Amino acid sequence: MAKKNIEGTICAVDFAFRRIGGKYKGRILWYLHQYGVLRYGELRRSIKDITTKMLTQTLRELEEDGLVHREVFQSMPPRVEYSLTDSSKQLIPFIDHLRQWGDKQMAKENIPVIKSSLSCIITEEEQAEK
Amino acid sequence: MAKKNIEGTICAVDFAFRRIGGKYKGRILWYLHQYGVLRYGELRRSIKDITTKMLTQTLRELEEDGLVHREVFQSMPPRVEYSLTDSSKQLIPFIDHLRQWGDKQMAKENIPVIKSSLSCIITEEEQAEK
DNA sequence: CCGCATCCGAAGGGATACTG
DNA sequence: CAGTATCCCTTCGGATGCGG
Repeated sequence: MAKKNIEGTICAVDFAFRRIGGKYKGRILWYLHQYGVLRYGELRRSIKDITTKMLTQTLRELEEDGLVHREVFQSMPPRVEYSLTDSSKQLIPFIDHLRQWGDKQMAKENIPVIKSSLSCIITEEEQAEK
Repeated sequence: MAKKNIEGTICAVDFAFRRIGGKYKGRILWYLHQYGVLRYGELRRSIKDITTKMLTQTLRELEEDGLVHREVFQSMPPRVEYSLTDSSKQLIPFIDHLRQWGDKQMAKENIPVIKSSLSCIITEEEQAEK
């Protein structure tokens, strides 16, 4: 006895994982944290193998859930900037610790380790050099 | 200059999310933390709508990744117990943090809130009462 | 009690081409 | 630059039935 189960309600752990789960959400939030503000194209280059379809779709979901802020600048060419919200900023410590745990695990298992936690990011200038 | 990108390597954030992502992994780890040790059937009843296929499959993945310990007792009827490993125990504080964030969000958005963080668990006795 | 095997539908995600 | 639109394939996950 003691513990009671409630029909149809959602567990908070489950709820949270649904919000930030998915293939790219963690990285997007982390990169936005690292840089404060990123444009659409910057995000696309950062997450090397993402397609525009998935990037747009994922950003829309994050926006709907109040995890990213989207700001459009009506100029030519157009410019759209993404940043974290107060809500998602509270998730950063969690993601950071998770990242550290990942680093340790990758070292233990001899998975080719990246040089720094920021190495996923590729800058526009570097991209241009190609 | 500055940030360097390495071809083909995995970002630690991405790595970690792949390990504990998926529909049920977060809840399984959390429940195992709450109870220390759970049998197969107890886990199945705790995660109300999981099928045996998904439960077995998810537990195997967690075991392969060193996140759960599986112990078989050769008796009649058989008995199999699951528990956390040292590696996964290190994740608990962060899952707990994530859970608290989830609780707050659910309150803000008026999503029917569960009574306690343990309410996902249904005991064997309760199940038997049906 | 603790699974495994099979079938099947739903959803996630990639490639490519195109637009304001 | 910042997306849309379409097609298609793969993976995830549910339902059911059987087995040691």
